[in-house]
Amino acid sequence: MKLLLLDSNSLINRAFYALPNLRDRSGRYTGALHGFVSMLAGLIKSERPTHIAAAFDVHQPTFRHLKYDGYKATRHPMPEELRVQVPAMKELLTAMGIRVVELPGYEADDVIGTLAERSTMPTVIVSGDKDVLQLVSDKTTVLHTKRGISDVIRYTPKVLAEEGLTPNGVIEMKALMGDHSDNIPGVPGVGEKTAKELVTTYGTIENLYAHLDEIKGKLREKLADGRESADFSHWLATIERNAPLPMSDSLEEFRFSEPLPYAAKKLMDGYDFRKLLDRFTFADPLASDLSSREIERIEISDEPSLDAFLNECKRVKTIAFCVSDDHVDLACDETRNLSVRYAYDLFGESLSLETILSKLRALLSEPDMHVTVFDLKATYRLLELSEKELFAADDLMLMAYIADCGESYESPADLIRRYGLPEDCLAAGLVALAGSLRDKMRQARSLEVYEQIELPLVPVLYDMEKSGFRVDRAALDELTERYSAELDTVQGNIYALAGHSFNVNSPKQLAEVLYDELHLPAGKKRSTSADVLSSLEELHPIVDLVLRYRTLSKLISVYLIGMKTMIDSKGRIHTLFNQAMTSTGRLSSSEPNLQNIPVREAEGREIRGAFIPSDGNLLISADYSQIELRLLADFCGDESLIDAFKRGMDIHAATAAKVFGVEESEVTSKMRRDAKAVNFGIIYGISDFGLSKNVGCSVREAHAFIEKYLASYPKIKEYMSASVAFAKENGYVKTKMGRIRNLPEITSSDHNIRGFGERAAMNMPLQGTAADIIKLAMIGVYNGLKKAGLSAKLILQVHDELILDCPVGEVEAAKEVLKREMENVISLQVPLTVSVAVGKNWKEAK
DNA sequence: GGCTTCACG
DNA sequence: ACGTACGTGAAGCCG
Repeated sequence: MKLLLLDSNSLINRAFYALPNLRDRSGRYTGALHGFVSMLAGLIKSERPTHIAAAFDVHQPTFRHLKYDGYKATRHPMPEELRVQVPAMKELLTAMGIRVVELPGYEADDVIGTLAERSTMPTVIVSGDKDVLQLVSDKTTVLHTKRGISDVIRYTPKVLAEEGLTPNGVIEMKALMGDHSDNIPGVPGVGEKTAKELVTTYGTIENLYAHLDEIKGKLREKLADGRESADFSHWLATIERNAPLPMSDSLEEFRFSEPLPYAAKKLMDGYDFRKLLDRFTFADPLASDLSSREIERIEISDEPSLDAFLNECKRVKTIAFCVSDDHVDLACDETRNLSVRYAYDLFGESLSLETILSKLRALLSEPDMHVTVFDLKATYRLLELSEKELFAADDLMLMAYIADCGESYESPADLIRRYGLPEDCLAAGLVALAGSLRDKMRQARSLEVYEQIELPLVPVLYDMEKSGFRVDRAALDELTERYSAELDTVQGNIYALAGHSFNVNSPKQLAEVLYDELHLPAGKKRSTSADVLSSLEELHPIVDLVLRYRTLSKLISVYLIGMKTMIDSKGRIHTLFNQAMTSTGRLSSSEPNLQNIPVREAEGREIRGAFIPSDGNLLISADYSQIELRLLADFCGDESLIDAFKRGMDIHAATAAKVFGVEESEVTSKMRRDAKAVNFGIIYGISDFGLSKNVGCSVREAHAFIEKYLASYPKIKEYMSASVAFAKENGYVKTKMGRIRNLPEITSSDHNIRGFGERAAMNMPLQGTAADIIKLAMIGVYNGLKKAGLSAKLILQVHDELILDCPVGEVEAAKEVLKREMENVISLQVPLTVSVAVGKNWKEAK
């Protein structure tokens, strides 16, 4: 929490004189605006305020002015070029969501003094005047803009003390020496030096005059003559801290956050701010444009009204709909929203959901209907459509996922809410958003990702989910029994070694046993994760047992027990593919997650033996070999990497040979292992720490290894730097197909967050392009199988791998379709190699 | 509901 | 000086 208080008049003055008299294309003066906003951008970035108030003077005769005729009267009149920019500045600040505060009869610094006094959070005052230094306290600091707009000093009580001043002393000084720019007269003949001496000695004006007799000579005369002026100046110089400013205690009306409202962008565009626009983030224009729309909301619960509306939809060939717990929302355009209640009605007037859905099914089978929904795949599921009944539609979930660069929306209500549309008009909202999101994608050049990848993928995924994966229940039971028996034994042995029983699954209790009771050396965080435990293996026999316990308990609870509960009456498991979830464009799988079935360890791999084909079928597995590394080779254009892939070499061995400078025949298994780790690290956006943790060497060694690797592959280094530079410049990265991921982290001042952004900038184009490629391959395989008249079915995707449930007699033909469709999705400088395997269960098909 | 751990690419 | 591999989902513990 931090409050930023802007002494706006003083800042806009500074900005005006610091910058040339800029004008926008329509001739309006914009120099001061530009300078002020630029300064503000810097302040927002460096101070990270949560609240901002912009205080302005109100120029009208006031009590304070009347009391002293000369005050302000002799001040330089504000140049016309600047004067016109003041109201414009207020308008712009307001548009930016920053409260403009002014109080008739008070100066901006009185407003600031009052706000600072009442503030309950750390407060930073920004001003070009030094008056406000009197407000410095432990809570309040002052940023004084010295010259121009970027040169600032931060005044804290300590800094003030180093200049021999106290906050109150600032007032006393001014009372004596005056301030010409503020028309404070002071005591004639007393300058800065004298004033400082006097304040240091006497503290206050009052005390000074009480001891006037101690002062000798001319100075005493000047002081005596100037007494009235000194008192008056003191009063003038004192900033009011209790002005009658209406405000809440919480200061919530000053809450500030980015993104800025779109209106601010429009204004800045109008002033021809160019570079400056990049220093802010702005809310989506759609939110502002759409929220003002008028929608006619019709609520019904009877069949004739529904029929009439559906007939209208049929006539205009357009319908949007979404189904929630007790309503179905329907729209035939973006201005009319019909909401049908389907909850049971005691008077028998109500419609059942089934009735509504069957009417919808009939309408959707009409030719040339233009349909809009949220989550098309779930809609197919809800309507229980067969492959032949699938209709084409715009899917707002997918449109928003692509248009908003990887943003995921949970429900139509979530989408509508985040775009600021009326939440009780969901269907009309979807229609309104569809056009705008399409435009947005077109502008971002990502429309093809939606139209050519995500949308055609929907029927493919629907079919895969519906087909499901057959599972051998008995095989799961057998493994459960085997692992449970061993788990019991292991648990008993752990208790024996610990001397008592405890919950091994509780990291807290386990840490107590290992680090307190058995006195194993603990790192800083007393972690019990597998990599930490592995390093303690030698020290106590309990460690191995704990690791074994973990393995077994994971396999049993997640993959055996958990999986068994998901089997349907036909012995099949139907995962859900989430298509609009990941930031890179990958799919995710849940309920159950079939993308993380064990494979790396022999023990866990046994579980894959329980995943089997339909009767009379075999499983075919096809996976891309090193797809991300191949993409890296293509993107960076490194000849040796491209050459190695072209010649079909063992890429990790080839890397090892190049990095270690040996013949490939001389590459040891350790060298290959290390090279493989770095190859992976490169794809993830390498760090020496991460690599050292992964391969178990020192950070220093990892660092040296990375240097050596990048020296061997200068083009990889160049490409990675270019990726990060692109992200910094544009705030996003993209795949070859145009899928975008925003990376606001890339400009963070927190090196942690920024580091994350940089690694993501290196990884996303690779991981995301691979995701795009396999999605295209899935569409190709799905259609290719159909075209070839095969009944083999795609049943699973695991990021770089596709699984088919295939009749024995079709295996050869299906393999051909798989290989052809997968390898020819895209033409790169390197081949996209696919390896295919067949088996009578998933373990064998590898 | 957040945290830790661990399964996968 | 600081704390880091990229992307996921599920289960169990604990406040």
